[in-house]
Amino acid sequence: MTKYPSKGLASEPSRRLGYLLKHAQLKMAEVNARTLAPYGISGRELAVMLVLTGQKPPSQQQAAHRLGIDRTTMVGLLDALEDKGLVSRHTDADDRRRNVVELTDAGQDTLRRAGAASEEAEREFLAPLSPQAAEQLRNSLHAIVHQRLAGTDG
Amino acid sequence: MTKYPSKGLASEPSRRLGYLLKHAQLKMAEVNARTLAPYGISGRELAVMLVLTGQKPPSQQQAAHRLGIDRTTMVGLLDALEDKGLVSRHTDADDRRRNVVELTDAGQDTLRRAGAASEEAEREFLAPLSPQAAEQLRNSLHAIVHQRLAGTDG
DNA sequence: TATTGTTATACTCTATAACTATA
DNA sequence: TATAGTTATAGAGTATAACAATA
Repeated sequence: MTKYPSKGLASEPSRRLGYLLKHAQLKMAEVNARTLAPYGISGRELAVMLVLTGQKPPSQQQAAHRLGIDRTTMVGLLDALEDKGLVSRHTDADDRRRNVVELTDAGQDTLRRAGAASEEAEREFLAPLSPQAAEQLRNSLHAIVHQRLAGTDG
Repeated sequence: MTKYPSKGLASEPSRRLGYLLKHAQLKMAEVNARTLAPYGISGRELAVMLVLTGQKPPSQQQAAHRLGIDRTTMVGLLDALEDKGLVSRHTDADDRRRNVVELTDAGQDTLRRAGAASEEAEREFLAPLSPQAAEQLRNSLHAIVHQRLAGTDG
């Protein structure tokens, strides 16, 4: 009856971290999509809008960097948000290569309402966990995502 | 200085669960790919091989279901593993519609060595966490992945 | 020369529909 | 009729290369 090795290393496929992370992410995306549907935006678009709320509006490349996505991907995301009237692009007067991206008034309104809905989605996603476990999950993921990978120099 | 709302709901994009799960999963996939490269298989292929180690060899569809992937996706994965000589398919005598999938001897050997490498990858991935936090991360993800979604009836 | 935004292109992962052989 | 495996196809999501405008 050796179900799992005692050291936390899983031989059962459904206990492998790769499996767990992938399926947790799929579930989160699913809950997010369902919750955000009434506002006409995706989870990725909400994340982009969230990045535009700092004190000074970022360039497209800065926004892309903060989300860890490619600048070519950002173009398409902003195209969609601009078509919906939620963000606007203006050439930066100080560096005319750059586009400064800002939320429109409609964008700020949508962000407020969709942001609240997204927090509700996180609550639903975390429902099976105690508040302490939920907080530690967030902290652990944060620590892992921001770790510097061994074997990567640069 | 209200950096984060006190209830654990993140307004900072890099604290959102969607962001954290996506990037954690990317990092895990990256570590897995690097660690498994010497064995000539991907993380997904290792997961498939792991599923074939139960007492009775599953059909393709059963294997797909255990991994939460589509049966049409399983076809391609098994094609690749079969080309590498790591698995074999035989029609099930009891139900000739089914393919029974088994590891070859080479497959069992590769699984042993690549499985150990993958556990090492998990250790590297979990390095920033205490052993307790790592174990709780696994348990929390497991609880979330196996929760029944509210609002989904069936 | 280097950088920003853009476009075109390709590659991976996945899902859907339709086919075949079996039940 | 329903199911298992297969194939073809299409849709996301992403990355790379190349281009124009600007630094």
